[in-house]
Amino acid sequence: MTTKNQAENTCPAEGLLKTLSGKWKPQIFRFAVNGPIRFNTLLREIEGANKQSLATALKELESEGILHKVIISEKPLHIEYNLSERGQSLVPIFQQLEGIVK
Amino acid sequence: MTTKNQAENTCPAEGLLKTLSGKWKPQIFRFAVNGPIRFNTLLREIEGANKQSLATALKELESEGILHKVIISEKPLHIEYNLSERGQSLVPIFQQLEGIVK
DNA sequence: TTTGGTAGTCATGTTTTTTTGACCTCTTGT
DNA sequence: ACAAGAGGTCAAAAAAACATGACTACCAAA
Repeated sequence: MTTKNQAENTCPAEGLLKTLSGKWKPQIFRFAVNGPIRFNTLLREIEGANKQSLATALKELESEGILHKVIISEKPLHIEYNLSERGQSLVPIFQQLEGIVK
Repeated sequence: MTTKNQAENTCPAEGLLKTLSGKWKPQIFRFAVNGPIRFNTLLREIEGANKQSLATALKELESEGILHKVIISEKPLHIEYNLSERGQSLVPIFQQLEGIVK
């Protein structure tokens, strides 16, 4: 088909771009690349971020399959967020974006 | 003081992600990949988009150096938007994003 | 028992983005 | 002269995103 119906199929990258670009999300992602992250750690480390925003961002990243939420039953019981496989596959894309930014 | 440098906490890809993820922008970008685009063509082809939104999106993509605005002085004088070099460098990133979506 | 850490939710308010509809300029066609 | 197409602008409203402060629940140490 020609360019006629391109408007119908919304860009496949659109949802992912939206998910990744919400406030705090790139920063959360970057933390997650370096290993499991925890709620209060992010709250401490990401200056300006607040509970609600982080909770929302984490939930969205989780529901998009980028992060996995894991309950760690060890003492003291806590929660970890890890990069999923899908999340891992975004790492090189972030690196390229950063290359373009420079 | 030494206010913690926002720049060191801020993800370098963040601005670009924001720029690319605004409403209609991924679709505009996809059109632009296939050659020069024009305002009223986008308005016709991208269903749901309105003048103002497109104008804003085009301006932002232009000011981020992703599109170039060119006045074509030929017969029916008109305006074209083309992918800049910077814009071109985003094409493989879009392709990878789309690969992940699948 | 009070304090402190972990991991949040909820209602509300503010800010930013996006949409709407009217209006504008310039050029060509009738 | 008048209409119609191209390429917009502007003010205002509506919708979406983000922030704030109070509150919850669980567990452990002092």
